[in-house]
Amino acid sequence: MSYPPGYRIERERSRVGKAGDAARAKAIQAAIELFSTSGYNKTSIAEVAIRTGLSQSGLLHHFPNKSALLSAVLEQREKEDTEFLFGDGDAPMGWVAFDSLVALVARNSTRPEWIGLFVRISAEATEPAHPAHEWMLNHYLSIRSWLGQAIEHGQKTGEILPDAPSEAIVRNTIAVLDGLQQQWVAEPHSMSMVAELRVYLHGLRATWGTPQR
Amino acid sequence: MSYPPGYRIERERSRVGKAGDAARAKAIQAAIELFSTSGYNKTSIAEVAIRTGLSQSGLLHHFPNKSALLSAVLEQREKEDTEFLFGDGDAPMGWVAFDSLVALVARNSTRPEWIGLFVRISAEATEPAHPAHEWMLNHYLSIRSWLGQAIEHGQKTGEILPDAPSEAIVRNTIAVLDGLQQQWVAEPHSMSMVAELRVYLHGLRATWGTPQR
DNA sequence: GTCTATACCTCGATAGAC
DNA sequence: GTCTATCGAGGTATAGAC
Repeated sequence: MSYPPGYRIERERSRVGKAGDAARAKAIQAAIELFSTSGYNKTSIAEVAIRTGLSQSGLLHHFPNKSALLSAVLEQREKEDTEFLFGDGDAPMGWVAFDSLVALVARNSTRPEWIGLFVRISAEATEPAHPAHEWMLNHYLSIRSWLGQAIEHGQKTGEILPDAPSEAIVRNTIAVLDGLQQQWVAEPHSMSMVAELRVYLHGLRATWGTPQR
Repeated sequence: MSYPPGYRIERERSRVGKAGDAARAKAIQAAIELFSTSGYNKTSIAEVAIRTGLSQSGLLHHFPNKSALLSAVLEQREKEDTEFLFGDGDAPMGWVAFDSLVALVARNSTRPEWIGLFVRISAEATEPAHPAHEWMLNHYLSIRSWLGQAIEHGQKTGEILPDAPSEAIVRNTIAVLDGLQQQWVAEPHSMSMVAELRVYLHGLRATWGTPQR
């Protein structure tokens, strides 16, 4: 299959950490804001440029093309999320893994742009030719892998029932996460994602957790 | 607030049910297919026209503009879903309401375009200026209202515990629905939405249902 | 009811001056 | 490193002939 021009992710050359890249960082921030409300397809690099304080070509000096800008945005999001969840230690296992999702949601609730970014981009990236398509597949794959291991681990330590249907729990949990974000973006601040998620996790423990002594 | 031109839903004039509207129906079908894979923003009416077997202006003879076409699509989807769920009788109540969601998902699994349509449009419609924004808000409102009543009813008949947190259950259920669809569209046929949903509903009953005698 | 032609806009990307 | 200018593509919508 061939891709339409400009619809493939361009890896930016790995930048030597030279200082003075303030414009670049500012552009990424502007892109996050715009992508999160208008999506990738609908926002123009010209708009991003204006918000950055540059002309369109000025912006394109820092990124070879539009999709490289998206790349940079996704890279940053992934990095910050991973750091928050795992820090420099090991990934949480057992029910603790699920609790850490609550913490992540709580933090992201204070950054609406990041929620919007994910909701918009992951829907667009449904299309195989979208520049974020692969990113999205990897994103889902990592979460599923982590949560799958977390459950397996919990079963070994005995806090999760041996017959808990791991795959369904993983997929449903991700679905709740994504779905709540969708509702939250549709009607900003109409509810507490954390509160709803806690009810879901309570049900999970009640159903598949071993009885508390 | 003012809307960008062409970004408001144009109600089509209510059509006298004259026959010979085959072109119109065909156009709606083509639009469903394209919107479901490319979204509303990114699909051009020219593409829809080609798939319909018309020129671009030929298509625009049947719909005053692009957003009227979207209107027609959404109207049809809403109609078919409602008919399937409620028929011409009363809305299901109690746990049966949740079971009927499984049936809906089972049916929609055989119509991938409808899943894709919903995933793409509802993410785009996040933007207040999007022509489907109001539709989406109403859509969520109706489901919440129905499921909320279903729980209340189940509490009265005694099949649902009195202290079940109605709002959270409703929002989480909708989230699971939407989130599973997102995953299903991202990786087509990678799982059975029905199977995952059943696990979720099992947990719901186990947690908030009154013990079976 | 359907077509061709066209007006008018926005966008991504490039060329080249400073 | 940033700008202006510009090209070429693609989009919505309208005018007007048949």
